[in-house]
Amino acid sequence: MTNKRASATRPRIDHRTRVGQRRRARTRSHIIGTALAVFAEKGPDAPVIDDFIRAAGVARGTFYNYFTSTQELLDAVTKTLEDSVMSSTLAAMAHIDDPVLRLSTGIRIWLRWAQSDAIGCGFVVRSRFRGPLVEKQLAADLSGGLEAGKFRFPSVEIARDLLVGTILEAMHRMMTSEVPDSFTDEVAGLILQGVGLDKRAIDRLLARPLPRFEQPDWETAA
Amino acid sequence: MTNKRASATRPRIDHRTRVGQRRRARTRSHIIGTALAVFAEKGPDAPVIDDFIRAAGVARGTFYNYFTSTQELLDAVTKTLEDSVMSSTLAAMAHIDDPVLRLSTGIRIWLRWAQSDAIGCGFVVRSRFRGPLVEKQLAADLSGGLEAGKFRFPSVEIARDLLVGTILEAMHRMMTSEVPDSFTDEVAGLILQGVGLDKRAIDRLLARPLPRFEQPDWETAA
Amino acid sequence: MTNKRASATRPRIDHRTRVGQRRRARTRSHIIGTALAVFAEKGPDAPVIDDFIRAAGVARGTFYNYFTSTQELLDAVTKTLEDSVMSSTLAAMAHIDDPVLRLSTGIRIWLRWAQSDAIGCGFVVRSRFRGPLVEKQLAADLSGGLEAGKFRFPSVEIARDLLVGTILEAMHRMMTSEVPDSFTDEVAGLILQGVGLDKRAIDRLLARPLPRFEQPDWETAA
Amino acid sequence: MTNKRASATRPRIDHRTRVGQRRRARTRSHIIGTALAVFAEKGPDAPVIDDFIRAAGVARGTFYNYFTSTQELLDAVTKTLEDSVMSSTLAAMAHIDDPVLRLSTGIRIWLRWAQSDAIGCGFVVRSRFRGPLVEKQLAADLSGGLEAGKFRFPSVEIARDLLVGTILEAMHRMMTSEVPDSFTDEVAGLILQGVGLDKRAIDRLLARPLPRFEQPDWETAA
DNA sequence: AATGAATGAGCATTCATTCAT
DNA sequence: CATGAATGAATGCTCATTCAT
Repeated sequence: MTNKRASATRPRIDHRTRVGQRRRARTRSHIIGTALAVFAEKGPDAPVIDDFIRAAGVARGTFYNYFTSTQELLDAVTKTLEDSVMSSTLAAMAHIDDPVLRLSTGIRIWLRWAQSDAIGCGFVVRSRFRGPLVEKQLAADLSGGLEAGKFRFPSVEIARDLLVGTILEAMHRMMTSEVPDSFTDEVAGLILQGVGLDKRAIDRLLARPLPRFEQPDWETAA
Repeated sequence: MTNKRASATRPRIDHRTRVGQRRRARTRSHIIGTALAVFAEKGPDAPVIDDFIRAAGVARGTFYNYFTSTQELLDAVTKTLEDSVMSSTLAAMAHIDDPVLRLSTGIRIWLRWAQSDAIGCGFVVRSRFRGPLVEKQLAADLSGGLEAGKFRFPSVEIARDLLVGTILEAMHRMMTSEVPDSFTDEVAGLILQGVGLDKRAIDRLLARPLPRFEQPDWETAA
Repeated sequence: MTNKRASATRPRIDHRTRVGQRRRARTRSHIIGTALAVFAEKGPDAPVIDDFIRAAGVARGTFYNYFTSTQELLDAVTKTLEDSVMSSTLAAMAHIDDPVLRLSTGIRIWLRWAQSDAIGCGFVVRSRFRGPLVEKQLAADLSGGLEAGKFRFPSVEIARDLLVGTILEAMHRMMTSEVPDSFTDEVAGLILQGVGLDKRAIDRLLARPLPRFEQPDWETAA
Repeated sequence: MTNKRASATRPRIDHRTRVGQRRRARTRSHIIGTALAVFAEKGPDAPVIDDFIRAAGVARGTFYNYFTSTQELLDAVTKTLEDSVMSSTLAAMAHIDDPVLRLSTGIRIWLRWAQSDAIGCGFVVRSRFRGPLVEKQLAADLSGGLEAGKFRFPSVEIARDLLVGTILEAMHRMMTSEVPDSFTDEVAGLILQGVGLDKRAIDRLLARPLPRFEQPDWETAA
């Protein structure tokens, strides 16, 4: 009873305190979310523990309650990002079966996402992010289109190198200079030309509307 | 006899100065040459001063007689590599005027060089090397081919992203896994398809013999 | 013969070279002279070998041909300065017998010298210079004046502390801020009051003209 | 009762441990306190980080948790010393209004303090300590006495130079040689003579008993 | 859980000194 | 003698990690 009264009289706890408590409850997610921006800005090697704890607003020791090294944090961030973006992308493409359309749509979604999410884009470019889920999807759709006779390339690996390499360079360009709105679809079109589509097929693909894609909020998404 | 007299009276620049300068130049080149392998192995950020002085076999202080930071060394290595590879490449292509053939030849030489020089290849991949000389050549040949109606792409920048991105991914692949001898020309072919050449043109280009390319010796080339 | 011819063909050696050779002939003096300015600027501890060889325009090794440590150089500079200033001062006072007038004259000469020689003044202030010759003169004149009943102080040591301490602080002030021309004699007057002279005696002493004092050229004086 | 028992059983942490922990909580003060002795022994330039951490018994990193350079530490020590000595001195003179008596008392207290605190004295002498608080007090009392017609000197600055310079030389003497007990008052007397007091006034001032002065403990005072 | 002071190994940098020319 | 490249011990500084509260 006494305790109850005490807690009844205690609403001295102000708003920030409550927010803080809620945040603490998801400390791990919070560290990952804020770490993404740190990696995006400085690359995968440069940042030090101090950068992460300052970004997250936690104490040094807290960091070690969740991660034993920055590499482990990098892995967690990478996994979070891939899970998040890929699940959104796959959801958006769930009903598409044609591998050519899947590939075209995937490339376009990815590039639009990169254009709209500077932090995520920075992370991918600077960390040389290569997610197994993404790679698997790519290989499947490239194989599918090749077997269907739509593509022309000597091997899936080389086609993948062209696709991934071009996208990474394009993302790098988007990070460092202003590009027109048409940029992302122009890049997608050139990649499709690279894997062997002709002009007419490319135009038709790029004319298709893009499914809606949900932007993740990195501060809380982890 | 005449020579003897001349050498007796001439030492305006005295002997010590000349010897000193020669030795100095050799040490600097030596550090740069051995540093290339270090950067190739560990990337541009990871290596510490100790790695470089151990590789070069010089004392700590000697390093600082020539470079004030690892960044300065990285810049020197980058410049040396670009100067060296580009001057060899340009020499090999001196007599070629057709921009399409120049581009095709340049891509193929570069990839063959990467295949045969693991150290240089590692450095380029890990350091995100982008030399202004290379970029300038690329832009010129891409523009030339576009204006000649041979290529099809929306802008030189995007074509350059496809070309450079694909090459970097391919180099990365060559570093990490075994590839068949045909790999380099297959990559070159896909890039040419990407910038809009048709199959016949590509086959004709790849059938051309490559000019001889002189391999630089990094230990002394700087 | 050969020698003759050689020297006959040699007038290619230009003016700077000849000056250089002459300078080299007195390298030790030259190092000491230029080191004075270095010590004056940075104090006795801060400067490094590099500061001295850069100031003197000689090679590292040359320094070690003459001095084995910066302490040795500091000692040499100190001795040079004391020899130079004291011999000038003593020469200027050679014909004065009265210890009170000697002291008054010595103080005034010293302060005027400090005012006109920023480098020497800086050295004395920053190096805590205490030359045995100076100290001996001081003690003699203070004793003499005390025994003659002209001064009033409890011990020669304390009087010396007042005199030296005041002069050093005054020199420090001259180095860091602008002072009127009357400053040096006002300081001298206050010191004389401190050792027990009355106003009339002080006024009479300060009215005396100062003997001429020869300014040393530190670049060559050593 | 339960509480009482709990607290009774808890001091498994023994006394020395608790004392150590309390000391850690005041690490900064501890470093400053022990640094004073280091500066006193070696002067302001010579000591290296190692000297300070050895003196304080802390790790290298701990030093940098509090100070980013030895200069910053020197500043902190200087401020601590001035605050401490000046606040003690001012407290001891709080009830004195006459500027002449204030000056006389301040000089005598300072010299006695220097005589009894070898570490503090060494620091002041070697660091060329000049605290703004001290300077302000001095200027005020010198002005006051001059305006009251008790002193005779051409400017407050010159009188200050005589006073401070003499005290520093006297402190230097006390550090390097044995002096009689009468030394400090003899120095004070000569300074008072220097600023223009006559023998009778000086004798009267020096006959006054000195207020009690509390000696700071440098290991904890910061 | 969360905290952050303390730690010390690791890496960066300086500078007195040597020595071949 | 003069030179200045080379040396490496001394020193400065950072930052991942621990641990008592």
